[in-house]
Amino acid sequence: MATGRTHRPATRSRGIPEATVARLPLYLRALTALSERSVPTVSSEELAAAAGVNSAKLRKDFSYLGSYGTRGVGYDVEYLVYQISRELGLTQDWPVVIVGIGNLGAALANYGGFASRGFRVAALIDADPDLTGRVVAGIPVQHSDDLEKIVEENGVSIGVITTPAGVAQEVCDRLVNAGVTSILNFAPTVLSVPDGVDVRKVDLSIELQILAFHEQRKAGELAADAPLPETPADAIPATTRQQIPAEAAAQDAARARRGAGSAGGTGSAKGAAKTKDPADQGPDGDVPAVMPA
Amino acid sequence: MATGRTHRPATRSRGIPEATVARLPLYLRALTALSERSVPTVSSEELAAAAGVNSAKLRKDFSYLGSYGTRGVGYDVEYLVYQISRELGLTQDWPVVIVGIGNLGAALANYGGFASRGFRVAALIDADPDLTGRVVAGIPVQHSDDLEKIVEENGVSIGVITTPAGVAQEVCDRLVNAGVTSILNFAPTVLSVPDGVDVRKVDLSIELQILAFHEQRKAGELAADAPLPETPADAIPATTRQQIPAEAAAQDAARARRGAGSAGGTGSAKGAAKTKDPADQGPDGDVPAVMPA
DNA sequence: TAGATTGTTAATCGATTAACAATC
DNA sequence: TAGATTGTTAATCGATTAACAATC
Repeated sequence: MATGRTHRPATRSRGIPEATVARLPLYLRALTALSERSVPTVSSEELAAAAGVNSAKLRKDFSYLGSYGTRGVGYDVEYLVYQISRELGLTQDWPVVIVGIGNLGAALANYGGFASRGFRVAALIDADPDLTGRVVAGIPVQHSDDLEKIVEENGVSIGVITTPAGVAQEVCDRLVNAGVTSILNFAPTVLSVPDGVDVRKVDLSIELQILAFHEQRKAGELAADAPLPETPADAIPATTRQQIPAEAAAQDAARARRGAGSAGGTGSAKGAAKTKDPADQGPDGDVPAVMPA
Repeated sequence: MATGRTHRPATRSRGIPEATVARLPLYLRALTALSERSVPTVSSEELAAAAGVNSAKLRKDFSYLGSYGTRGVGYDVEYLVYQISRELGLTQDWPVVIVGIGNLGAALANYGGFASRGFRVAALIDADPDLTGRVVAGIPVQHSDDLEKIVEENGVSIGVITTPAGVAQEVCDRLVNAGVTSILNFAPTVLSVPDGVDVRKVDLSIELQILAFHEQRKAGELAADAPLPETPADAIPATTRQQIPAEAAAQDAARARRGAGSAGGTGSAKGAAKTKDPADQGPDGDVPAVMPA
């Protein structure tokens, strides 16, 4: 996953493991679906299947919350929905601001999932004066000059950053100074924040790269093993070779030819990764977009 | 991280742990930035700081790839960029299709991060005939009737699903049948796929819920501990009580009053989570949006 | 050589899972 | 009661981290 918290030691908040916390929303979604179908009770086995996890894990997760099930029967759906909502803090209202109303910011503003779970989009903020006053998802875009005022007046503690990477840290700093203590970052950059501030990161490009890694391996399984060594293995000193997997050894050999450890532009071979990367401009590039209100 | 792989045992592909694979794109991004600044070498300490991880972890991660550093010197930036790109499969071209050109699908189509790392948006697909032929991010939207044909003709192995949740499984099935073996799913639903197909999930609402959990705890730290027990602890059988943390015990007490384990709608107490959830319609709700081309 | 930094070890920690006693 | 299913234990597995010998 390309998602992760920055800062704050992997706190086991009130004794609930991080991994469990991350699954609670999954359970909640499955339970909500059952609730809509008026299913009164559900077993750990059924619920686990719906949530896509193993039932032992689910029971262990629930055991951190308390003993909410009934042996021989299962879990009361409505009751569990309430308990998990409560544990996640969804029984209260969370005003959020979205900063950076490009394509992605607009998509998030329109995303029904926020409003439905206690999250309320309190304001949309952008640095582009042309955007100010335009209405996205029924909410007027405000200028970033007023960021601090907006955060304070709305009691916002959660901020969503969908700006280009170049300004993300600055926006982050301003949000934090104004009182925001949780940040959901879509900009492809590492944010640094003071202690006590949580950052979660959603990185579209990283997700795809992880898929590509596995995809490449699938292809490799069929076609023996992709790119062939350019140099016979004996070109490598035996001492190194024995510790290194075959393919890496081949790469190492290539490197040896180029002179290992030499500083500066030996240049990256053949189709190597491009430099000058538009991705790092931000999740939206530069094109801001306004959705129909 | 609300991100995770479905199916496929946590395979340690060619010996590289999943956790390491997930960090490689992070290192790659930091290295690319150094490369642009023409920095020739970097130490594990510096690179780790840039990537937001601990240096021991970084060295351990790199050790799975081979011995690419030079003791006393550090790592050659260009060489490492190439090696990681290669390991991630980014030295080849990956055609992807995006299915569901609502707000989010359009945002992704416009996202520069795809094109820049070997990912090429080969086609945009939507079920809405009104959208067919319109141009988003320079690419014409094609009708989902042609999904199979498009996947096959373009040799697509990676699919991105940004449809409403209701049709995500069907779209997934069609993609997989047509030959797609990796799926990035933005629809808030659990997809089931056959063995050999990887699914990664990005769930905006889950990320926010995890932040809310921690946010709630921060508030609780100040104000003693949020909602007070509604019932004195002695109302609970001692046997249960002794195993349960104080707060859960209070909740359990409330439950006891309502009759634990009783089936059907005791209803969820006070501000409990809403049923009928528009979020589960999909990341975009129903409003499709077309970006300026 | 002396200083710097990697690559690896080993200890620690957290997460997963099967199995089953407790109990509805 | 008999059957079902939870909650918990304990074993296992994987990930993190500090420390340091190897070595440039």
